[in-house]
Amino acid sequence: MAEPRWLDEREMRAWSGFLAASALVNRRLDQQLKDDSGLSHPQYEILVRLAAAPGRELRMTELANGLINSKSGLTYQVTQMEKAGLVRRRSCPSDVRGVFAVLTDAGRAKLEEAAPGHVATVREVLVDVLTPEQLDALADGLGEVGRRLRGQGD
Amino acid sequence: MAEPRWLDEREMRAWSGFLAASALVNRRLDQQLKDDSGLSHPQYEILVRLAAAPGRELRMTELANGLINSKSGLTYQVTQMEKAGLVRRRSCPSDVRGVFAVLTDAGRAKLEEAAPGHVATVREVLVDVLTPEQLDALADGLGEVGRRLRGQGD
DNA sequence: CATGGGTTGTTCGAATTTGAATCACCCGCT
DNA sequence: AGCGGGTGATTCAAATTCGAACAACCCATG
Repeated sequence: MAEPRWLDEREMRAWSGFLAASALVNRRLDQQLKDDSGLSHPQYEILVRLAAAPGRELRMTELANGLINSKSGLTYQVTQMEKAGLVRRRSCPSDVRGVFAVLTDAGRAKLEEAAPGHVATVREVLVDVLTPEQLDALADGLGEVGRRLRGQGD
Repeated sequence: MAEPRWLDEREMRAWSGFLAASALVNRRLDQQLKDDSGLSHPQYEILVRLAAAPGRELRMTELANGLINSKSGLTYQVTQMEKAGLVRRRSCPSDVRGVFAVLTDAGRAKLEEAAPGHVATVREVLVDVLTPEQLDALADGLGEVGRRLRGQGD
């Protein structure tokens, strides 16, 4: 790999823009969530996924594949959230090894409390800043990026 | 903030695409850099910034503002990189408190060694996946996103 | 029904990150 | 010169992250 194709100016702008926005947006969301509801961004994502799941429960592995963190990272977060009463563990009847994370009523309430402020921040920092055309380009382009990485990485 | 404007489908696709791509791309880059050259992504960014700076040196604060991490996080990373011989600290003559991080020859060599593989990965996971139109939309849209967050956050 | 390969979730230690507190210092003002 | 507010960088403890190792288990195959 001696002399690769370096990035031209257009590519460079896109890349560094993506990198910077990625870091800044994540930082801002983390801060907003923590200030506003005492949740970390990973925890919020867990709540969202569980709330959307049938029966409001998901297997640990499914939750981890969702992304965010590694398996061990998920174990840690679920333990924290269990202490806080937001989720509950339930062992899977058909597979002794399996564990469901179940959203509690308190967890659901916490999510409903946190969601409006979160959405408002998402609009403020990203969605409302972009034109509809840019939104579509993001969805299409980054959607494909995500799809490819999911295919390989797992 | 009782009932905010929720995200419609277009907005939701863009947002979750951005979130997923952001996490997956970062994870992938971290892994590639670590496997390929033993650098973390934050460390690579520090090398890049220093290499591009006049005199190949920057004040700690400028480096931290670049983003990536907090001030204390930067102190930690620079200490690690100093142990590895990639950078050197130099105190600022005009301000006793000030500290410059200076890129060493070894650091420069390390960067040149790591860059081709890094660029190839950036192409593979992002740049070459997008159309030119999508690249422009990313650059324009996310550029503005970053600009706004820089304005506020500091 | 035994066996081996692949899963599932947790545990462990090491590395990294963060914010708050701290120390030393610069600068403008009186 | 003497103050006081603000800045630059580090230190510290606590929280979080990851990967590797682990233990327990499922299941298809012979």
